[in-house]
Amino acid sequence: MPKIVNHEKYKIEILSKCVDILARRGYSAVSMREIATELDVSTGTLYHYFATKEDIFKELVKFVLSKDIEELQLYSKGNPGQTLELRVESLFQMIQARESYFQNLLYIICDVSRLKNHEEEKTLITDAMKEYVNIITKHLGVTNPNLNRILISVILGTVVQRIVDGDSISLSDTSEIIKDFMSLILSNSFTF
Amino acid sequence: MPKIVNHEKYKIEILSKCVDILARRGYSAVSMREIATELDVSTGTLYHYFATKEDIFKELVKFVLSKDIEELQLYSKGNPGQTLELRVESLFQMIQARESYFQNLLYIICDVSRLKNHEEEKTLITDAMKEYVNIITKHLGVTNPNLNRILISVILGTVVQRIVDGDSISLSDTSEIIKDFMSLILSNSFTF
Amino acid sequence: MPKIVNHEKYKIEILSKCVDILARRGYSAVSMREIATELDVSTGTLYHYFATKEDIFKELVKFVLSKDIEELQLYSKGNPGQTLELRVESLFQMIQARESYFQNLLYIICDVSRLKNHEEEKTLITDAMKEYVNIITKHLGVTNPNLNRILISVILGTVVQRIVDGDSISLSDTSEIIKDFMSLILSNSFTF
Amino acid sequence: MPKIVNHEKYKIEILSKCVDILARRGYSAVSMREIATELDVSTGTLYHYFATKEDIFKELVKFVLSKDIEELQLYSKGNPGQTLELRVESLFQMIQARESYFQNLLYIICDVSRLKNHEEEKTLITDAMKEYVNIITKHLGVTNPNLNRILISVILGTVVQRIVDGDSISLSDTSEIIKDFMSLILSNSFTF
DNA sequence: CATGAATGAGGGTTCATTCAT
DNA sequence: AATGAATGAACCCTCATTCAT
Repeated sequence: MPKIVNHEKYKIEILSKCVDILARRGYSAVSMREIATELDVSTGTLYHYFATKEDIFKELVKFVLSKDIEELQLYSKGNPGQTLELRVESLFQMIQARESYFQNLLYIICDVSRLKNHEEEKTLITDAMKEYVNIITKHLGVTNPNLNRILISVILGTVVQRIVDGDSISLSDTSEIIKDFMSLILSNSFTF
Repeated sequence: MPKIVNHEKYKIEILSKCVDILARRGYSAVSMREIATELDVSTGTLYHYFATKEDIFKELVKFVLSKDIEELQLYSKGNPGQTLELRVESLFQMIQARESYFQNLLYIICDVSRLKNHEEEKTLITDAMKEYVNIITKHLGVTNPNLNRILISVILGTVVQRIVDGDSISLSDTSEIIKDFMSLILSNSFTF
Repeated sequence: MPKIVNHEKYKIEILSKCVDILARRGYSAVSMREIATELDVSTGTLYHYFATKEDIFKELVKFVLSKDIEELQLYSKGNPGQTLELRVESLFQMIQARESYFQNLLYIICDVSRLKNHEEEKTLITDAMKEYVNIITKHLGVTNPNLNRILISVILGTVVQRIVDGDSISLSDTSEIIKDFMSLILSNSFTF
Repeated sequence: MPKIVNHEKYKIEILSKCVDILARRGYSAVSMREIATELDVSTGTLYHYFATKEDIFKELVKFVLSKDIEELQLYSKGNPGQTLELRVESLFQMIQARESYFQNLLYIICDVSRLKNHEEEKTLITDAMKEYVNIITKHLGVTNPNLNRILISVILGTVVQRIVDGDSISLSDTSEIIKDFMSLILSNSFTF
């Protein structure tokens, strides 16, 4: 372990290593010792970089959301697709590739909404949700915000169901139905 | 009347009073003392009826799910509706009336899936999810299981979004879009 | 250990058992575990009766001072003495009998004055010091408050010196000199 | 010049900067980090000059006492005064000017006597106390050691009282009474 | 020489649980 | 049946101390 460290960089490294354990075990269920053991450092080191356990969680929320938004924005710029069908497919492929991230996100959302003193993090999540709507709007070219919200619902709900039962319904099955749905809309000049 | 009846009855009473605090604060975040205080009893009393904290949670999961399924079955029998549109509307009205329950359910699902030694409860939730599919099948007369799964996703995902931001998208907004979607399907003799 | 306890009475019992260890080892140097071991209870029990370590100390200060004042007042009522000489002797005898208490008091004064958030306890000590002046005034019939303050100084200072070196100067040696001093004052009709 | 000189010099500099924080916060209550922060150095630097925290305290006790004795001896040589009255006045003026030092000394005495493994420091304090008696003997020309001990008691006790309540009794008030007392002794050819 | 990152034992405190009453 | 006093392991966090740089 180096004694000369880029403090901020190492904080980020710790955070990125924390995401899984904190999301999957839960903020209240996981102890600082467990986190330290998982990261292969001492509790003292954890406290050298973060003032409190809550602090770790707060910075982790910021880190996870901002990193996610960033990646999604890169994705939505780079990969438009030519037909609505292709764009839906590309969207769901991307989501499928990030399914494990979305599970973490769901767990984190539950923790943030249940814990006290996390108003700021709630706001960050609310903002992120709006940004997701924006990204879908740009990517699919579907401008009805409520429709986009429902697409997000479909994704989040599928994540929930797959947490419960991994084989219940896959994101690719969902993708197929959504594609049909979208085609239907187009072919009927439906206005959302 | 044997005493066991009152004993069991009181257990149920305790469980029903526990649901909110356990769901909303989280299994790991809430203490036995908090639960006792909330219920206005001593911790000793809690341990007179349940062997461990884990036990309370396990029995609570069973209680909540069975009570829910029961109510949903009663609902689906009593209230068919004549057109698909009406049935969708009736379904969403029912869900809207039970939104706070669905939030609790979501929190409980997260806890069950994150905690150790809850295999039995996971199975119960998986079964409950299948039962939801059955109920929707009967109620809407839509037999494609994946489509029904997506309807459940829409509901669960909306619950998640409304946990994050109470005003983001209402279940009634969602209902409108789903109704249109369903009409579209019918008018096109779409086969799911 | 009884399960039916007079809560307040047991608190007092704990406090009286704590005085020595807290005074002699020092608030910051002694740990809750040490206190618990000394009292032959668990840390949990300590926290059942007192919210925090600070709380123990605060209640201990109140307890020690009030008990002391009470005893001194009883003493000063019961034992006037006929000549000034006898009264001085009686005063110092009493103080000598309480020397170990005065050492504790000195340590506690140092802790209170050094720790943060003990304004209330500082006031209690200030008040106690005034009460000591009153008691000496009544007991000796010497009304000059500064002179009484000096008598208290002599006592406190002797306690300090005897903490440093148990044999340096005894309270009875001091008593002799003070008696001579007082006789001198009387024989000269000195006005303080 | 060998480097050792600067090393020792810097140690003294550190010690003299430590006195206040260690005396006023207390050995057990103050942390190495706090000391380092106060001195505007790193903890590593502290450990470069002193092996342990205890070491700092031990050397600090030596430093404070020897510096004090030195200054007092200088004072007693340089400033005899012509009458007993003037000499008492001069003594108390000196003490008044050093009141804050005497407070620190009192705190340090309490810490040394309460902490373990400070036998050597206890001896140093005992010796210092004897040296104080010597100095008073020389300065006042009063040879009764018990009387000198009482004078020291008056000073220490006044320091304690002024720690409790800064305005209770000043050293100059005390000085006045002591002067009268001494005059009384002289005019009566009292033999101490 | 000086720094501050790293450590893990030990600090205050809370917890699930037991059991005398 | 119901209480709440008692326990001690485990929690979050701080500490004195070490050592690579």
